[in-house]
Amino acid sequence: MVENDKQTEKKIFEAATEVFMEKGMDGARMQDIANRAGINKSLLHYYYRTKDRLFNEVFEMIFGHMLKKFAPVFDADLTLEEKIRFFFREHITFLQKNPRLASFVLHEINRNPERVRNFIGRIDIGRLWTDIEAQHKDELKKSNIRREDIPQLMTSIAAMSVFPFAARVLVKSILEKMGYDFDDYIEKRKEYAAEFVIGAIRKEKGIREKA
Amino acid sequence: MVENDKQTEKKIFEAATEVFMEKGMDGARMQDIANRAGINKSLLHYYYRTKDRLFNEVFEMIFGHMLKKFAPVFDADLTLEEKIRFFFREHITFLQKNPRLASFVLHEINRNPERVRNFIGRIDIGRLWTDIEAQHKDELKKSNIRREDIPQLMTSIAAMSVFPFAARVLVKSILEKMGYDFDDYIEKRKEYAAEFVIGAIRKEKGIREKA
DNA sequence: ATATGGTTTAACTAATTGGCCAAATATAAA
DNA sequence: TTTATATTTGGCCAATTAGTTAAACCATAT
Repeated sequence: MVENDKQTEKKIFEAATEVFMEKGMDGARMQDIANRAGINKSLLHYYYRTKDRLFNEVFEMIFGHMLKKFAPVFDADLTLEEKIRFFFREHITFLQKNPRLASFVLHEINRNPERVRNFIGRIDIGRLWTDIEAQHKDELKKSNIRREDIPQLMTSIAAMSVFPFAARVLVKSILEKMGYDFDDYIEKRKEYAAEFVIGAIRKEKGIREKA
Repeated sequence: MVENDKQTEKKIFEAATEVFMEKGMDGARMQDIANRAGINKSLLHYYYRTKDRLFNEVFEMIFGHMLKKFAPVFDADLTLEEKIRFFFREHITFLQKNPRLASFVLHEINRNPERVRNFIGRIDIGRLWTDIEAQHKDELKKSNIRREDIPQLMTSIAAMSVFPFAARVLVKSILEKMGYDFDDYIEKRKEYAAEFVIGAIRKEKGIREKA
């Protein structure tokens, strides 16, 4: 039954995604995945030959999904400030729905740098980069953001969004000990992060002008 | 020979630190650790009964070391802005010397939340918190930073420093594809991050005033 | 010298785990 | 119904790996 085939393969993939996200490649057990999918362990090898292949498919899907979340920012026809607000709203909401994703990706990226270089190699980052530059030329100039500062700015934006989830357990522990609620903190962060970054780059002007 | 004992135990501990940082608890192999220490695998069990015990000692040392790096910020008799500059200079330099530390800690934290809660429970965060608040009461007021914004600010500062290392392989890949040098980027980040945060909190005033 | 203590090693064990295979079962086609 | 094909299963194997044990080693004190 073709209907059921897809069902099984999908069930396996979803179970694998869950287990890999929780335990990482090294910590994950094929038996766990089979159990969670409610099928026999041999079926895993029937659909996905090896643990490596299964993991690769899961990772590429997740990593691709994550990178794709950055895309609208490059495309949208918005001012720089609007884009920043838009990004944080969308991206933090995305990570909110996938709380283990950040930590998983960061770990697996580090475990296998080759895969990342491969992935990056397939993307035309140069185009995205120059697009952003061209699109916001005036605004960047107005804020005195030099070409060489763009990497700093980009990673700062990513950091503001990703870190609270990557360090989730630690941040949550500390916040709760201080009487704050993590979910509330995250909800507020969507706006806070945007204003934080906008404030920072507005300020850049002052700094550069003084120099 | 007592001298040699310490030597061996230390050698094991250092080798274990290296391997665990590279592979994580699940990916690390006792044999690898023994090889890197240049000794027999049984010796590992002689000095540290089990893999878990060995890992725990390594983790507690690293995690403690990492948290300790935040301490001078709380103690130093500096203005808020000076503290921010001081922190980024010190902390980024620290991570520069231990490039795998961030990713390792973030992964292991997530793998075993209980350990973190335990660790946090042992620290009097409340005191540090109120100290900071009291110490910089005027400056925080001047920048219109409310009590409830402190978690946002703190995590933002941590994020700016930690993220480039946690996502090291990814950031490095992208930067190098764009013709930038990662080490150079990190070196510049020590100042950039400080000015970025200072700019952001200076701006907070404007935001709050408008509202 | 030799007895004593801790240290180091080689060989081994038990358990886990990824992967394989052959039989069984279901599905669709003739 | 019969045949062919795809799916699912249980049982198995070989490799890996954390941990054990008993013997060898070595420094020091008597």
